Amino acid sequence: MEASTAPGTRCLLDENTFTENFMNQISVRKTYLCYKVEILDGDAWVPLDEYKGFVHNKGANQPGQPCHAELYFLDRIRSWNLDQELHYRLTCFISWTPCHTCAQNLATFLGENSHVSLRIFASRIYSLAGYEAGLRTLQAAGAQIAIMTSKEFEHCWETFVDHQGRPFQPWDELEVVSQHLCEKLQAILQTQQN
DNA sequence: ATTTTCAAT
Repeated sequence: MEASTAPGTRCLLDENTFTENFMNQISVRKTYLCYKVEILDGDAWVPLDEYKGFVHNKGANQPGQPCHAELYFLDRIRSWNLDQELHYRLTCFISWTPCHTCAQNLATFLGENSHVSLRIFASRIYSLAGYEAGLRTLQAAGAQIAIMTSKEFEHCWETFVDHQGRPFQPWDELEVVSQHLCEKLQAILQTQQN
């Protein structure tokens, strides 16, 4: 379980963990965040596979302070000490969109690190307590925020899952739910003020 | 058309 993020282990999710957490038509009380890093070389983005991996939140049912996945992600980014003279693009695939507080923290990070761009693809929209304003703040800080479509789910499967050679198998309603969430997110991000 | 969701009614 926790060994999945221990040093020295391969940074791949098992199939069930991926599917259980990223299925977009159900609600799950935990969050997984897969990330990858690319560096700008001329006009091309070159993958830095050594910075590929995933984190998940620590819930209130576990020892110690609860912590959202995004904060672990920020910890990892800071630990890399990315060269400020270069430009990086971080892409994360997260099972819930960031909450209000995490969105603010990510926005602050982007404001302080102009050599880093952030793209977020989310499976579901976390919609509690100020989430809309949080997402707008994050977008205003330069992040691209989008909903995962079958393209992103398949990419995640290929990139972050220990799939043993098996192809990604979309679940029922994946496209319908994704489309609906895309529209909902667009409505949130296009709203002015607040 | 879509709300209970980074757990604990």
